[in-house]
Amino acid sequence: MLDIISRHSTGRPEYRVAIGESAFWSEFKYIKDTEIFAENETADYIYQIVSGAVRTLKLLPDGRRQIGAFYLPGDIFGVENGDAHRLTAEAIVDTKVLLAKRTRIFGEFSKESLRGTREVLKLLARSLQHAENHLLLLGRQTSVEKVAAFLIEMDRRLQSPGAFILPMNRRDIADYLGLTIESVSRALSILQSEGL
Amino acid sequence: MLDIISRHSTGRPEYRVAIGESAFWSEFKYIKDTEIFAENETADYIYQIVSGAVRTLKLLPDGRRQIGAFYLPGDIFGVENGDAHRLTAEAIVDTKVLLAKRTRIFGEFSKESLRGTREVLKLLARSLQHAENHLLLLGRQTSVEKVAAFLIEMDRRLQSPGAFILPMNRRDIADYLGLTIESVSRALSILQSEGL
DNA sequence: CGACTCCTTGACAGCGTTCAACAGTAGTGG
DNA sequence: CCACTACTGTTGAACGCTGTCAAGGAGTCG
Repeated sequence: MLDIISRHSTGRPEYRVAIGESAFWSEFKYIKDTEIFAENETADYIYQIVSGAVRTLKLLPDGRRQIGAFYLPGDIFGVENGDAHRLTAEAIVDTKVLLAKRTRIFGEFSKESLRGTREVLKLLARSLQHAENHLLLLGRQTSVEKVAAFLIEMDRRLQSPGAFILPMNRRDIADYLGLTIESVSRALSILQSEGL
Repeated sequence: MLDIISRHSTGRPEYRVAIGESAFWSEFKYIKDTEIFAENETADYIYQIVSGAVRTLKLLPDGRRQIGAFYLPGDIFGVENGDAHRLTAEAIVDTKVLLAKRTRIFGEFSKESLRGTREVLKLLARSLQHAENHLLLLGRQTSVEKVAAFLIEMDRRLQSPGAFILPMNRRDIADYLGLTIESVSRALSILQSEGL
């Protein structure tokens, strides 16, 4: 187990986190725009962001892209119930993550740990709630409403005093909201001219 | 799994489900277009469809509606991790459901049942997967693609030999796909003229 | 039969996309 | 230090897909 972890290890000290007390987490760094894991790839690790930002997405054969969620420092992603990841994950900027072998954290889970299972449940329930809200946004809101909702979400999650800097570019925002980059840009101009 | 085991001891079929073996389920009937539970309402029961169909949805203050999922005979819905339902559920047609008090089924769950927790986890994971696929559909597919995908999904789930009858009307389909009823109707015409 | 609901179809408008030009910034190398 | 390039974001103009508005057909029910 440890040898597999050290394959990704940077040689830095290992970390312990509240979830899965017996777990050893190691730190790893992904540079901007690199893939962390791919859709349908075996889910061997779970990840927690230390710094940076990550997007998870699905692709259509012709290149159309839908971003499912953004993950920011503190967020955990890559947790699955089945064997495979359901979305691709990519670093939006240079990103440091803590990663741990899934069997190590939830190993007991697949056997008999109630605690591990409930942690997974909590994380999936949170993802599901986010996805369901996002369905309403994608299906039934206008471009300006979408961008406004996005800004509100980011404002809340980046818990910023006054101003904040978005780690993702226009293309990411567009693919998150089901718009084009031009529409995002226009919506931002409109919101700005209305005072925001 | 979630198979229904039917016994014909009394003439009427009696249902037992693998999930929560010690549970008592009672049958209940909802007539067409009535609410089964509301968004934010306390989640006291979980439901399994015997016959009929159910939609779950979110509403915007101005009446815009997004349907999150359709549930068909055999499907379980209303399962939550937290205390409250995150979407409203309504009967699409006259619908018979089996319902069971949540504490009864997952009572052990909130205390120490690994089995109950893992069943909830499995159901939520399935919902999440469906929602994530639906995000891609809502955000990045054209009206004809949406309707085609809807038909394929229903064809699969209604497991019908040859033809099948949709329990939901055009408005439900439209609110599921993020379209208007007219667009759904047009897309159906186009698909039909292309042979389907 | 009339009233109602649901669905389809047509005409047109509008929102968001597409295509295009341009500004701002950063990186590179002369 | 400045040209050159590459990339990102903004803005404009025209197009087109989907929404809106309207009419009419098909089916149901009293």
